[in-house]
Amino acid sequence: MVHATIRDVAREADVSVASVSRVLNGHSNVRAAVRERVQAAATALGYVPHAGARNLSLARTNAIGVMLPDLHGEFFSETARGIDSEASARGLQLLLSNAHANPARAVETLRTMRGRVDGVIIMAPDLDPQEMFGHLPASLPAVLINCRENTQRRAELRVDNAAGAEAMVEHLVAIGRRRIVHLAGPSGNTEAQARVAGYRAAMARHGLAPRVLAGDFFEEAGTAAAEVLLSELGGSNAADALFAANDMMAIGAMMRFRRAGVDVPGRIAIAGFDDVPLARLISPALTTMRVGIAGIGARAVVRLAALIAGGVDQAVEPRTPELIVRETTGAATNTKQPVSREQGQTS
Amino acid sequence: MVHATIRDVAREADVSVASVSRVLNGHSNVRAAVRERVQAAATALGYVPHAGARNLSLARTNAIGVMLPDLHGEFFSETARGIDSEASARGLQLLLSNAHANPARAVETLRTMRGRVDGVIIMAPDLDPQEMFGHLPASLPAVLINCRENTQRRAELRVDNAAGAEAMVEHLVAIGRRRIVHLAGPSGNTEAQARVAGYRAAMARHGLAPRVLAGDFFEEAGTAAAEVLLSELGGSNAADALFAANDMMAIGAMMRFRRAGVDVPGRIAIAGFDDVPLARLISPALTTMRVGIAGIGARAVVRLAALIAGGVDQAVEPRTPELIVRETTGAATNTKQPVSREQGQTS
DNA sequence: CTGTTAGCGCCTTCAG
DNA sequence: CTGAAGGCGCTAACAG
Repeated sequence: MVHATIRDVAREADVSVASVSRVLNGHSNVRAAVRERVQAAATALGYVPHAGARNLSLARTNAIGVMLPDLHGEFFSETARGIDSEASARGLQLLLSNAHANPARAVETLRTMRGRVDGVIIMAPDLDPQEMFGHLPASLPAVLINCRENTQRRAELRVDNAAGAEAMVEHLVAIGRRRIVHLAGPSGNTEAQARVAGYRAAMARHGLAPRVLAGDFFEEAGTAAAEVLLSELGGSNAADALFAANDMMAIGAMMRFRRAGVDVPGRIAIAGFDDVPLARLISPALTTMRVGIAGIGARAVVRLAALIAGGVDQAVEPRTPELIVRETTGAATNTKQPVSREQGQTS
Repeated sequence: MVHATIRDVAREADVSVASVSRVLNGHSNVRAAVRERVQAAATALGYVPHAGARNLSLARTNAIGVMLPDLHGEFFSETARGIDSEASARGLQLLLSNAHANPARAVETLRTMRGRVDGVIIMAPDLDPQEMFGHLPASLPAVLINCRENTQRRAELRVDNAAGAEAMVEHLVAIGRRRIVHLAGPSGNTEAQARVAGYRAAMARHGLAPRVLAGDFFEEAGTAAAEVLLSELGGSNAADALFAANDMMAIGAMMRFRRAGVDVPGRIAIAGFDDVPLARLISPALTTMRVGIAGIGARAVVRLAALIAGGVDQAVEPRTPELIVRETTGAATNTKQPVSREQGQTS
C-alpha cells in the first residue's frame, strides 16, 4: 500500500470513514474519544488526504488556472507575481500553463484545466479568442487580460495601450523631440498594434512623419534597432527619439547606444512601455509608461474570485498607463535625484 | 446542467459511456460510425472532459507541484521560468504555491498537493525539512533544491554556495582589495549561511579581517549597507569592496553609491551572487557568481520526471557557481567591451 | 454522535 | 466491437 486512504484510517481507528472525514475536516459532531483515535490512526499511517478526490467530491478545487503567453522576461514574471500574491492571500493555488504562442496548445491546455480549477485567468494578446473559447465551457469563470477584441462577454482587464502610446509621444514632443521613431512589438499582438496606432495618431496630430521599425518585444530587437539608428546618426534627419513598444527593447537599444558612446538622451532620447522593475535600475533610468503589471494580475484574481463565488461580471475594466519620466528623456545631468513620480510602486 | 458529462454524451450518441471514453481517448477498437456519432454528440453538447475525474481514475495528473519561497524578484521568477520551460516541453502543468516563509502554511500547501500532482519540486532554504516532510507521504516523488541539510534521502540539487563565496573573495583579493565587507542574507536561510561561511573562510585564509553586515536579500538592505559604508568613507579603514550575498542587495548598494557620486569600482568594488538577468544590464555591470538559476529549475524537472516514471534518485547533485567578472570589480573605464565570460547565458 | 450508502466523472476490466 | 459494472478516494445526506 503506497498511500494510506481514508478507509485505512477508518479500519485502523475502528470507526467508519464518515467519522474519519468529520474529524479531519474539523466537524464538531464527533466524540472526543473517537477524534483522538482517528488522529492517532492518521498519524500512525502517515495519512495525507487525496486532494484530487476531495476536489471531485466537493466540485471545488481552490485553484485557479493561469495562462500566460510566456514566462520569459520581467513583464510576465511580474504578472505572475501579482497573481500569486493575491491568490495565496486567498488560499488559492495556481495551475500555470503558458501558451507559447501556439493556439492549438493553448486550447488543449485550457481544456485540461476543466475540472482542475475553479476558474481561469487568461492573458493572450496574440491568440484568437473565438477559437480559444469555442472549445471551452461557457460556464467556466474566466477573467481575460489584454485579449483581442472579442464577443465573449467575459470579465476583462484591458490596458489602454493606444492612449499610453499617445501620452508618450506627447511627452517626447513636449521636450522638443520631432524625429520620433517607434520600435513596434510583434505584428500579431493586439497590444503592440494598439501602441503603434497610438503612436501614429499622436504623430499625425502634430504633423510629424511617423516611422515604425519592426520588433518583437525582445531585447535583441532593441539592439538591432539601435544599430539601424546608429548608422544614420550623422544624417540630416537622424532620429532624436526612440520610442520602443516595451521596456526590454528600449533597454536593448540603450545598451547598444551606450556601447557606441552615444549620449542618451543628449543625442537621442529613449522611451519604453510597461515600467518593469528594471526600468528604474538601469542607468540612465528609463522613461516609460507604467501599467502596474503586478496590480493587474492581482486585480484579475480579485475579480475571478468574485466570479467563482457566483457573481456576474461582464465588464471590460480599462487601465490607463501612467507616464513615468526618468533620465532617458529628462535632465541628463541630474542623475542624483530620483524623479518624484517614480516612487511608490503599485502592487 | 452546467457542464455536460460523459454520460450526457453517451445518451446523446446513444452508446455506452465506455464507447465515448474510447473515442475520446483515441482507442482504435471502435467502429467508424460510432466514433463519428460520439464526436458529433460531444461537440453538440460542448463537452469538455473533467480532468479532475480523469486524474482520479488514472491516478495520474500530468502536473507537478512547485513550492518556492516567494515569487518576488528575479531570482525566483528565473527559477520558475526554468521549471516552466522544461515542464511545458514535457506537457506537464505546474501547480504553484509559495511558502512565504511560513512553515505551517508550507506544510499545509504541500499536503493539499497530494493527489493533485505526480510529484513536487521544493526550494526552501529557510524551512526545516524534517518538519516539512514529516507530514508528507514518503512515496511522493520529490526533488529538493537548496534545502537545508536533511535526512530525507531525496533527490536534491544544491548550489555550492560556500565555494562560490570563496571564489568571489579570491577574485576580490586578486584585484587588490583587502577591506572586503560582506552583506549577508537572512540569518535563517541556509544559502545565506553558506555564503557567509565561505566568505569567512577565504578571508581567514588571507589573514584578512572579516566584517559582516546583516541583510535580507532585498534591494533595500543593500541601500542601507551602502549608507553605512558611505558614512565611513573618509576613515582610514574604509571598505574597498562590498560583497553582497545576492545581486539585488548589490544593486541596491550600487544605486546608493551612484547617487552619492561615489566611484564604483574606483573607490569601492561591488560584487553580488546569483547572476540574475539584471546583473549585466545595470551600469556599471555587476560582477557576480553565476548559479544558472533557470538551468537548475529545468534540471529539477528532468530529475522529477524520471522519478515519476519510476526511477530511483537519492543523489545530491552539486552545482558550482561560476565567477562572472564585470565592471563593478573590473576595469572601470572599459565599459565598451563586454567581458567574454558573460556571453552565453545558461538555461 | 455514528455508520451506511450514494454519488462526484471518468476509465477499464470482463463478458458478450 | 460494445455494454455493464466496479472502482479511484472522498464527502454528504440519511437513517439510526
